[in-house]
Amino acid sequence: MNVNRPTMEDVAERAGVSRALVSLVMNDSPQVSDKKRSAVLRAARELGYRPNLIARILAQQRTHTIGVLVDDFRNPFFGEVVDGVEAEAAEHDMRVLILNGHRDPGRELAAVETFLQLRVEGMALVGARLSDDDMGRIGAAAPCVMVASGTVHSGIDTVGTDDRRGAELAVQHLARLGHRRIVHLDGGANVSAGERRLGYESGMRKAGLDALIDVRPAGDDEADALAVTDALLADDEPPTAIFAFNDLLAAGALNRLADAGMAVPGDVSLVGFDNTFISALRHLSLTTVNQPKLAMGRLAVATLLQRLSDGSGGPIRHTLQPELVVRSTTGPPREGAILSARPR
Amino acid sequence: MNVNRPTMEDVAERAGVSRALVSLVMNDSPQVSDKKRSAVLRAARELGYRPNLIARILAQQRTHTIGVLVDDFRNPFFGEVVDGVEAEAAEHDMRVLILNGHRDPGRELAAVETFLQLRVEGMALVGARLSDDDMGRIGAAAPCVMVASGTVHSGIDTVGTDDRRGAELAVQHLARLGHRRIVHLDGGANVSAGERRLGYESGMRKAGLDALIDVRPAGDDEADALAVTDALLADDEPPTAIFAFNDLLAAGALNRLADAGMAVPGDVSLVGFDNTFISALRHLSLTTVNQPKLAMGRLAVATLLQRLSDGSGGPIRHTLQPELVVRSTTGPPREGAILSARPR
DNA sequence: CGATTGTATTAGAGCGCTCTAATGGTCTAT
DNA sequence: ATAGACCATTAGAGCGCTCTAATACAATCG
Repeated sequence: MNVNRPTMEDVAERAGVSRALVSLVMNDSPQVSDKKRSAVLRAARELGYRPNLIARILAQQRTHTIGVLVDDFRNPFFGEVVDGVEAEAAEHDMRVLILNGHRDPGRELAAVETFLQLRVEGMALVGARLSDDDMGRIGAAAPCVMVASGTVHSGIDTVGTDDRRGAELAVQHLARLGHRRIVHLDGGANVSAGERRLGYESGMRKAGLDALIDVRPAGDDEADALAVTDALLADDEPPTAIFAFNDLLAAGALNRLADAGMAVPGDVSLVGFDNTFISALRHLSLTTVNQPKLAMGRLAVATLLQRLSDGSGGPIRHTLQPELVVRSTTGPPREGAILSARPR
Repeated sequence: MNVNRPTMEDVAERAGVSRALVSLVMNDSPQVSDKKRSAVLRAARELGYRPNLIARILAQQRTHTIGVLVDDFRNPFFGEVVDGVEAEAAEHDMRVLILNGHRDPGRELAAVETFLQLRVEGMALVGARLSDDDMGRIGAAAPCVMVASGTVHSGIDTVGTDDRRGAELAVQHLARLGHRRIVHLDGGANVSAGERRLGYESGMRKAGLDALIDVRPAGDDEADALAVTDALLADDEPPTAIFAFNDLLAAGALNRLADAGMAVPGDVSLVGFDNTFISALRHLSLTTVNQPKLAMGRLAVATLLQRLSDGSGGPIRHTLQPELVVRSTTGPPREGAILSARPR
């Protein structure tokens, strides 16, 4: 920026026209004569002129940008949502700015502040772990859509999967296979953790397994699964099935189960959540619950744009349907396990 | 931006001071009296004032931003490099802007153009697949560091792993295990493909296996591995070992080998590249070549900053050392395989 | 031929901030 | 009391663009 980059002024001078005319050409206005247009374009080319987007944005009072806050780059789930966001945004001439929350509320808040200072026209918070208070304040400062399940944040638009139902599907699947001791590895501070736990619980109840409800605090990546899984195996009556908060956590559990010499699904069945590409890797072949990630990304932007053009109205809630994807980590429990797993 | 957000002017008026004073407070200049400072801060708070970064950047003539172009969000490799970039940038008060190249030269060029129009102070191109011509032009327009191996682009700074050596390590490892028919799945259009192929070839030569050099065009994600692997297995003398361009490709090959009922490493050994977290998943447990991803990200930014403060000088080349990570997909070849794999 | 319409071009204010140089005040040294 | 030094504050130009309203010019008409 500092170096003497040519400005519109320079181009105007060289082309022998006014600055305004150059502006018109740059925005290809139809009301410019061909003669002047080509003169301007030539001058621009010769000078290596490149419009200054910063100046343009300031003058225009529009950034044409939406900010996307991603909870954790390392989780493939988010990458796919972002793909959807970018696709939809591109179709509406919107730029997308991506910032990483690093699974930390403080950094997420800082990222949001950056977005606001940059005057993004709207924000999509993908899995952000912000307090309801913060969400309310942010929503008041700029149009904002939360991409996450079940979070009924103060008046904020939401796009999400019906995670509760997704969790129920997982539990139902396991129960139908004959499992009774089904443990849930809880997502901890993750926004979706609550809904999935509730789904697990109601799923257990529907299967008549109220007494066996067992939720273990875990987290949302591989490392978070290790200690819990160990603890689980050390139990005098270990579970015959584990429903993990997400695929990453399930992968961690899978590691640990293998370490302990447990066969999956022979000794223990395992279900993840998200249906990220890692669950599809043949050697994991993880039974999981699909979220329509691309659609969520697109819908998030669509919702934002609607909010931008319309403005008022109560909060918009889009809930997409989850889908059970059965792969190879689930099967019927061992006979002995079923018997020994009766509620005591 | 459009809505009547309070400006510095508004804050100044309410606090009964000049706009300049507000500016000083906002940049916490030490030369402001405590009295005025708190008056300004209170006024700002009461109005819900938020500095306009766009305006500030324009006035300041500095964006404090570096752009990071990522070849493909879906590959975990890039996420880890970006982590390094962000860490280093944060330490130097630099903002990071991330754009996705989607493995497409056209989109990558467009992303670069966006960076330039936004006047980023420098750019890190992580695995961008741009022509040498383009790179030269880009490097001339703004400080730019290429994060990739061996690419000796026209005068552009480079941070990368010694991929050639990494590939040699992989081949050496396989050769020492007794493999002779070692096939390389080539990375196709990926920037690092060339170096890794060369490394494979020289590794083969060093192992006295010149005659068995066999490079198959593949690509750089799971899907790209499917057809090639099938073809490989249909061969009358299938390889006993495969060295894949990267982990994703290796994962794809692994899928296919399993489909075909081949034991790994019993029937075929497999080596990947990058040491992404998926290779560490116990159920893949992929032998691979590590790249110091975090360090690469940090070094990229450091190089950029150095270039920004210094300016001149020939291209900077940072080459980090790869490291073989032996896991469970490599082992000695079957007896018969060794015999039948003699050069014909 | 002057009035009218329409089209191509431009002047100039304004976007919200920063930053230099100037100003006004207070304090100490003479 | 006056000059000098020093500190806090401010005026105002400028960053590179857009956009409205005004202007110049050409074409059409009664």
